[in-house]
Amino acid sequence: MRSEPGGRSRLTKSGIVATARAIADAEGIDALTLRRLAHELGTGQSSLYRHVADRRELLQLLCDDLAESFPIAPPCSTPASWLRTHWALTYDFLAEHPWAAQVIASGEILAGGGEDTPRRVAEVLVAAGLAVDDADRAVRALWNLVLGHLLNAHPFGHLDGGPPLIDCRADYLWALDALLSGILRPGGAAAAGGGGQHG
Amino acid sequence: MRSEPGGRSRLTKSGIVATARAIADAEGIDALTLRRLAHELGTGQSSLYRHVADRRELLQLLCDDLAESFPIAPPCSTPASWLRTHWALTYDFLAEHPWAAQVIASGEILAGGGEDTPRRVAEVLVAAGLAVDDADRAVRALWNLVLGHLLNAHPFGHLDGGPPLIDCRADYLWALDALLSGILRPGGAAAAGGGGQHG
DNA sequence: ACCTGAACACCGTTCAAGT
DNA sequence: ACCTGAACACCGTTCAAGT
Repeated sequence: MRSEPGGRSRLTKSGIVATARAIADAEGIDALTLRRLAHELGTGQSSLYRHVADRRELLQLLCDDLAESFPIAPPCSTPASWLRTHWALTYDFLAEHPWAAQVIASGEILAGGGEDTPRRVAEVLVAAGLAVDDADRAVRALWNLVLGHLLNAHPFGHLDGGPPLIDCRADYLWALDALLSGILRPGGAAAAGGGGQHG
Repeated sequence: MRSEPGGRSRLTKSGIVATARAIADAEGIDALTLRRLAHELGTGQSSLYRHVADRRELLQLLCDDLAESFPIAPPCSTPASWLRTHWALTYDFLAEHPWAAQVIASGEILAGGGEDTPRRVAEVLVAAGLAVDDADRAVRALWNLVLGHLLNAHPFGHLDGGPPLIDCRADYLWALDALLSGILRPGGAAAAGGGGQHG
């Protein structure tokens, strides 16, 4: 892990990102300091700036790296069941890397889970009968629902006191079913508005 | 703003929170440092610790303070239209205080928009025919959808390049309609699952 | 060309000392 | 009892200097 056979320098971008990801996965995003990262790589903290512009770029690289290993559900009998399985997989995957949602939420990084995955989801939605614009909107809605559930894992909850914490995953799956039901509903989501004057 | 008439000391908890909120509203959560806050209050930074345990508690107080002024929609003809109007109001309110969603997402604070507002929403959902458990789940789903849309305001977007940024509010309203449609659907959201084996 | 230690301007937090 | 300045242990980032 200390030297790449092909490269001429010990320190490489991919090596930095791999070590950074290991720290973030194991101890959270706050533990990922440039000093800590440099120490883990056996180098000085200022050496990192030869390969990465600043901390923001490091986080961006970290998110891009994670996006490449995003899960994608295998083919399924119906669009509805594929979508449910796929977004359950997405939740489970992101739940194992809690720093990702936090980094996205910090606002300085642009998100989206790579390129291929959201496109594939949009294709399934179009195949299910949605207009292309609505399919894109639905992808963003599903993505934001996951993010919200991951980030707000203990809403209305008791951090110290109450023992019966909410089952976050079951909560998310319930919401996912509701959202998918609304998205795939005949006539589309736009037909469901209560006629509120907010627009 | 510097001295409370009734109190004997210049520095009060509510004064600290008010000034902190002003800074966060105007310049974002990162600008809200204890040094800056103390300077704004005309005092030393260590004096704040007499009234607030640490930065975490300050953020908690800030969220509690905001929760008290959460909007609540006026009575409406149908539950569906009330829910849509109410959650559009909630989005607009939180969009004016972007630090709130970020603080919640940071994970150290427990959220939920006070006590009264979520209870009122749950009541409307029960009146619309949901079981009490499902009503609570629906409140959390709606809340997390707002959070996700606020935090991930530029998904799949171009931070520097592309000019045609997504209309985040319209995006949210589309997702809100879809989710409400799924929640209020006859039979409930649980009936909509695609039969996926993920449980 | 690549790396390094020391330094700079910040943080949150603590503490002995003031009134 | 309440407040204060100085200090501590951290950050991200820069820069002159090494090889």
